[in-house]
Amino acid sequence: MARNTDKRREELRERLVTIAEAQVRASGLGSLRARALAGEAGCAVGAIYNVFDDMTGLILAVNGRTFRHLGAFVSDVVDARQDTGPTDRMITIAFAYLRFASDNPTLWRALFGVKMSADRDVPAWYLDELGRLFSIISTPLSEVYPQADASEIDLKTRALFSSVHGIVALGLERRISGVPQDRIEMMIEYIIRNVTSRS
Amino acid sequence: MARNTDKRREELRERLVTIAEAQVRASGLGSLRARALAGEAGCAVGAIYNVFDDMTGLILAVNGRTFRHLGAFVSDVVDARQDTGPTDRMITIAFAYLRFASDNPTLWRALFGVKMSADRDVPAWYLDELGRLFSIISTPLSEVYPQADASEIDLKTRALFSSVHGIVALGLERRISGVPQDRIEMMIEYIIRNVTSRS
DNA sequence: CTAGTCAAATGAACGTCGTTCATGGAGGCC
DNA sequence: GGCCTCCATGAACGACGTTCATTTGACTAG
Repeated sequence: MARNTDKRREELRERLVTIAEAQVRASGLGSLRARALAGEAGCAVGAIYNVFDDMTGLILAVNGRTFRHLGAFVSDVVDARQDTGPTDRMITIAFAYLRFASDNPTLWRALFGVKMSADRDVPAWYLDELGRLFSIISTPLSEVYPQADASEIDLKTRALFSSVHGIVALGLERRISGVPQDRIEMMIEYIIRNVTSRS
Repeated sequence: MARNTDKRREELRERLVTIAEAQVRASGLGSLRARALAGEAGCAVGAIYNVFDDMTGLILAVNGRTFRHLGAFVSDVVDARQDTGPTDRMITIAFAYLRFASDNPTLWRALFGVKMSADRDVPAWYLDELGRLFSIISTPLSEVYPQADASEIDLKTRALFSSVHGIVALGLERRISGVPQDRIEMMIEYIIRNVTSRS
């Protein structure tokens, strides 16, 4: 019995994540509805709660996919430019981050827009994926600062990632600032080139 | 008749904003409830809609206050250090921004966490307040780049504001990165000092 | 002072949401 | 084949923002 049941649960889980991902991509995090989801998946609303703790758990699963796609995309882009210097490679990474956010705005925003009840805490793989992103940045950064220890590299990595993230986040938020994409790229390059060209 | 009515509306409006502000401060944007608000204000739920278009309008009013408080706080702090150089003044501004966000995390987060239906657009005073913040930064920045034109200053201002905003936002988000406050300050100083010490 | 008028205040009702739980039925075990 | 267990089910629940028919009360005209 266990075998058949587990398989069905796993299939339903994947189907729900796929449908939810499409919904978030199309209309944003706020448009997810348990009933619509169950309807599209061909199951009862209650079935969702046999597979996920709650809607937040489902969103976290969607974000897990997005994190992997983002990491793979950025890695691929920078791997194709391993011959360039560390500063140019960091700019490449940041542009790829901007590109992903710009191409998948709703999915990308969902990464940082999950509301979690206080008791629930972030799954370990969430921080793992963020660490993987950090490590993509810290590699060229270590070349810029060959004598820096791990703690210093970690601080500079977080600082640069957060800076680029802020530029992308506010730049894409048309409501607040609304800046053309090429000007966002100019801002990113301005920060990274000036920061990493100095010791 | 009009006089008395308008006065009561204005009083109710202010009372509602004050109560909502306290509620957001205490428990965050997501804890605002129309019924609880009406209960505390001593009015009917429907009365809220005689004064505001909807809950989003009320939140925007709260954010308006927060924007003014933030602007006044940052201005006061930097005004007390007008004797220092432009780079040090920019670090002072950024530290003040961090301090405000850290002291009023829920109100500060509400500034960027409002959900608005697509048709509604940002009130003009919202962008005005943001422009006021920008101008606080662009003043010392113009001293760093005396030969830069307005468009270039605008781009660098947005880039630096967004960078600091990103560092503060991700640094305070204990869920995602969670960094001690002094390390956040180190990140800010790292970015600003390196960016503005170069041409 | 009284009657009339009309906008503003009211709160029950509505539609929708995430979540739960008693129930019915499908599927493994003897 | 009969029993029993366990899971899918979807109606029900409580809470939410918002609406609207009704009541209220302030102001004016006579």
